This record gives sequence, structure tokens and C-alpha cells, in this order.
Amino acid sequence: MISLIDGNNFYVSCERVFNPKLRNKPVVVLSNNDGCVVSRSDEAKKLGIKMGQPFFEIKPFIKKHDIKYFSSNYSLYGDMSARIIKTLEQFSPEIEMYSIDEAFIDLSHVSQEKLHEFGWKIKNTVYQHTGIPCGIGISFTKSLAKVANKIAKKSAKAKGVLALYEQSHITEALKRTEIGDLWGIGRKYAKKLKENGVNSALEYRNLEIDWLRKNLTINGVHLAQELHGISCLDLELFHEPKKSITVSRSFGRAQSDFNDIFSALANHTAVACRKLRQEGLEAQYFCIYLATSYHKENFFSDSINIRLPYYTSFTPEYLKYGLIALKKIFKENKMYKKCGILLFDLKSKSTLPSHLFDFRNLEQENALISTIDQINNRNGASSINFADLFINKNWTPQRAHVSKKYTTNLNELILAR
DNA sequence: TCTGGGGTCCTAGGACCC
DNA sequence: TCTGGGGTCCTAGGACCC
Repeated sequence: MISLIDGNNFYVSCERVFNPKLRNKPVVVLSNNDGCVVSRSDEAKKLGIKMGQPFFEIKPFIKKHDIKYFSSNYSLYGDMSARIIKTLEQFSPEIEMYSIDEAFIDLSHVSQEKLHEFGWKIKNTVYQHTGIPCGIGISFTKSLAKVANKIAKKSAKAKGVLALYEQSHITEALKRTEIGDLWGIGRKYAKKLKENGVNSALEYRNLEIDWLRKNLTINGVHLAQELHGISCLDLELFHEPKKSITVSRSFGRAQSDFNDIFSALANHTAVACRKLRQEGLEAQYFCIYLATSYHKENFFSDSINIRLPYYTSFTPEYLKYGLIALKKIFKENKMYKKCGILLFDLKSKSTLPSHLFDFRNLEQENALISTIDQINNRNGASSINFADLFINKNWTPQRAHVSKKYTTNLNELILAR
């Protein structure tokens, strides 16, 4: 058996842990750049605020109903997520942290008649240890656990915990699950399926394999089998090495000056390279990306791929080639709204030169960059950095309503108490 | 009359997830 | 004025090989 545990309205719940006044009140958390709503309390949902709704559109509504709102505070949410995993470790040796607010855990060591009780024990303990309310779904496969989790949160009877193991209950649950709520069925597939008369998960499960294969790829077939209780998706217990790393941000306001934009790109590049080093990886290819506002007329974007002479994670190398690349795609008189960098073709760090004509002094590079990383780890990001990053900060995203660093900044933690 | 068969690799685009 | 960011996987089609 597998259980899916996820934090309810996770970002909002994280904010509430350290600010109890927010309980029982409508609260939303905004995306980067205070762009749109990405997490809503139940009260905010009841008022009709939609997921992904632009903030500026609902600002008057928010003031009128005294809805509390916050810029996203990812260091706080990441830290709360780590606390949840720590708590889950006492319930099962096999845990897959699927996203910042969701984990699958193996429950094959629990007998069927104890599943429900065990689920409640997990829910209560997570709340006790972290202050985060969560939903628990339990069943034979990951996809069925997802179905159970969704119903657990909706049903007044389940109150947040549901174990599905009786066939009649599974059938009933699938009948009640709308096709678009299935894990793996997005907007496009939901539309296509409805056009073919498939409106519930139960109807989906009855579809012909060949039809699914043809119209929804092999993933669609796997989903149907999972709904029959045949496991196709294993728990991923080990952290797979990343295949790509992206860092991109919308600018606080549109930018047209080359130096301003390079300054932003340099900052994203430094963050991306640091992630690369944290993963113990190096890249040889990267792509930089530049775009105007997607929501304005004459949307324009351009990107360019760069191949470095060797695999590396040394930031100055990326800054050097990034500057050349940006000059190639930058155009005057455009109001750019966003830029980013994508690192791909990643492989494990090697300490050897890659070829005969590689004249880098790797020892020196490593000494420099690891010193910089250490200083920044100890004293906060960008305590020390490359000059390109400081040209100016006109581009910095909006983040006007951020909460305190309750868990990651000692001084603020003491103040909060 | 009439022009093979089998395979790999790469890429762009589309779909999904949170 | 103002609309997020970071990922993965699958497939079809083209290019190329013998």
C-alpha cells in the first residue's frame, strides 16, 4: 500500500504557523513578482478567488474583504517541507518527496484493517510537529492514493484521511472523480476525453488500451492500469541527478537597457551555477532566453544555445559567454519583461581536464569558487560575488509583502517569539 | 510492370506535474 | 502600471548509417 500525504493550501498554512492571527481568515500567497495567486486558504477559495488569478485584477476585492496577502517566501516553505519529511521518516523507511508539499510513503508494513488508524496517526503527528494540516490518501497504487487524497480533503465524512482498499469503495471513488482531477490528465486531455464521452475516472478506467495508447501515449495506459490497482509507477527513493537547471525571473518593471538586462542575467547565472555545484554537476551547454511581456501585443522572445569548450560549473565562464550571447540576441527599443538561463547536458563533476588543449587551472578555479560558496553559505547569498552582478538592480522583482524569515534567520526568529 | 529494409540518433513540440 | 517559475517525459519526423 502507498500513502500520499500533502500539506493543505501549503504556502498559506506555512504563513499561518508563525502568524496565528491568520487562522480562520481568508489568506492568499502570491507568485514571484507578486504576479498572481498561487495558494489560497479555504476562506479565500469560498470568496471565489481562483488559482493563478492576477493580483492586480483582484486588489480592490482583496482590500474590500480584508483578505491577507503575502509575497512568496520560498526559504520558509522549503524549511517547513524538510520538517515534514523528518516527521514522516518515523512512519516508513521508504519515502519519496514528490514536491515541496507532497510525499508518497510505502505502507506495506501496515495491515489493511489498521490503515485508517495509521493514516490518522500520521496526520496528527505532522500537525503536532510542524503545525501544518495535511490530507492523507492510501491505496494500492500512486494514482489511486492520489484519488483517495483528493476525496479525503473534500469529504466531510473523511475529514482528511481516506484508505481505499475495498473494490466497491474504489469503484465509488472513481465514479465521483472528475476526469480532469485525475493525476496525469491536464486541460488538453480532459477536453479530448470529454469529447469522447469520458467524464469520470471510472469511465476512463474502462477505456480500451489501444485507444489510450494512441491518444494519450504510454502514460495514459499506465494511468488506467494504476486505477485497476496494477502498479506502474514505482516509488522513487533516490534523488535522481537533475537533467537541466533553469533560473529565470520576470523583471519588476520592463527593461530596455542592455546593462540592466545583463545585470539580471548575471544574477540568474550565478544562482544557476551555484545550484549546479550543489548537485555536484557540470554542464557544457546552456541557453539564454529573453522575452517581452507575454500579455502585451507584439510578444517577442529569442533564445540562443551556447556550447562551452568544456564541462564546467565555474561561474565566470558562464558570465563571459553569457555576455557574448546576450549581445547576439538583444535588440534596442524593446521593452523586455523577462530573461533566464537554462543549463543542460549535465554530468557529474570531474576533476580532470577534458582534453589536451584545456589550459584551465582547475585547482585555482575550485579554490576560488568553493571559498565564495562557503562565504555565501555562512553569511547569506551574495555576501560576496562577481562584479557583473552588481551593475544595478533596476530589474529586481516585486516582493513587497513578504513575511519574516521565521525559520532561517535567527534574529527574526527570536523577535517573532 | 518496375525503385528495400532495418536501424539509431537528434530535435522540436506538446503534454503533464507542482 | 500590473499576469510565476522549474521541471520531466513522450512522440513524430528527419537525417543518417549499412
